[in-house]
Amino acid sequence: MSQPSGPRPTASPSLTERRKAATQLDIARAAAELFAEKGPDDTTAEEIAGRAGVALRTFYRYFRSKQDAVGPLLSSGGDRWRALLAEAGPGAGLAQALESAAVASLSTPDDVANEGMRWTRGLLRAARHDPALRAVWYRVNQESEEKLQPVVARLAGPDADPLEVRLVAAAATDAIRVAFETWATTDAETLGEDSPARLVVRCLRELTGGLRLVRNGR
Amino acid sequence: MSQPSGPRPTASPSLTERRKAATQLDIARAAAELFAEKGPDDTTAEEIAGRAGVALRTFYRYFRSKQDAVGPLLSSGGDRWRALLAEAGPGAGLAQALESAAVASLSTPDDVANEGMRWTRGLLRAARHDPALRAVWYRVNQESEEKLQPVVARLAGPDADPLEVRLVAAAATDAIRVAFETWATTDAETLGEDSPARLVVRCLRELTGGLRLVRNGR
DNA sequence: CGCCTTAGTGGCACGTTTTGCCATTTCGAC
DNA sequence: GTCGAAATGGCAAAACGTGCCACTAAGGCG
Repeated sequence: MSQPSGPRPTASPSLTERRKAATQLDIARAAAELFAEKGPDDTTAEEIAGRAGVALRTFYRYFRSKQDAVGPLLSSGGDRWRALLAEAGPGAGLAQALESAAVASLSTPDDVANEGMRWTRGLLRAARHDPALRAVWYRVNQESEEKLQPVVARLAGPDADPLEVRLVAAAATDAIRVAFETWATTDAETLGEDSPARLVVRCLRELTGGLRLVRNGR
Repeated sequence: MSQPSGPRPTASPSLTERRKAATQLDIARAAAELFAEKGPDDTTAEEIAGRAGVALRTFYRYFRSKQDAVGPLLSSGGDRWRALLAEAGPGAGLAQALESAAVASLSTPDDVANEGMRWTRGLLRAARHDPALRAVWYRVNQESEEKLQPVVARLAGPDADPLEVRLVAAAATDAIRVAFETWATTDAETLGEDSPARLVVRCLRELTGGLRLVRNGR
């Protein structure tokens, strides 16, 4: 649609699927740019659609609301984390698995991941003055927590208490969230001293270190 | 505005303030009723305003959106809890204070509190099928967490790490949230075996039991 | 190769949401 | 009782969000 990346015949689902994903990202970037420039409520959905090169009607096929458009930028990091966690074998304890996956997903100098983190910082700063944008951040985290539950359940084994699994997922998600919110208030790099990775590790250890399910291992 | 409660010259800020609070509650109840009857998106803001006996324009002076109208019903419980916590002296440890305040705010057969819990259950059930309503629940919890931070900070003492204070507030809020969400899926009474109070205690102990700040006491 | 089914897109119309502005009423202080 | 401030209501308009239909591109099949 806009990113004329060479048509790689590598993996990927199908050509149409990739197009759709690219369009979604185009819209998301356009929205994030405009939100950063003028603030979310001085930006109309039509402007976002226009900059992304789609019709207004199409915009609302991809996102249910104006603010939702930046969702993919905010959730991509969590998606990476969960994907890594899902692959992880039951080698180490639950706490170790959570932490390793987080560090792995954050410390790679990956282009996409880095871009996501920068957008996240900008959006979190804009969200300080915009309730609707904050709502998107809450929703993204909430959905991340829900999607995290089955992953944690698998790592914890089949006889784990569902309520405890849920609390672990909630605590872990909170750790990530608080770490990013803290990082967003600073000007620290994505990899340096006050990097998200360091903060996440600290928050994770603090929050999940005492959970029974985590201490018992699997 | 509608509840013709006798003009008690007891405490309360001013007459106007009480009127405003009453109006807000009237709107909130009207919204919750209609949401339960027809679902949030088959309900128009005008209907809510009409049932509450105010003009549409006035509705939007009290709430920034249709779904927001039920906010007060969802947040009242947390407000009670925080108020109790703010009064608590530094006698016991932080965990004990959190738990005691929660139990106290939940186990009283108070009319208002009970009403709030019933509304909460109905709204949480409706929220399962309505993203916008879920967003209100997220927002309420988030704001509760933010308002909880200074209270926790006071209980933790002046030399506590702000980041740890924040994590405690997040964990405690999550405990309440998960407990209520779990309770909402059951038909248990507000005071019985699977009561919110029991669940909250269990979640709180699980989540905050291992936090350094909590263990160290003050 | 042409045909057909399917999915994605754009355009339009419409009801609803939400806000700005101003007139009117009500409350509280004096 | 009178005055200023705050709350309310009504009106209009911008923007949001959705249902509907026509159009086009993509992939499967004879």
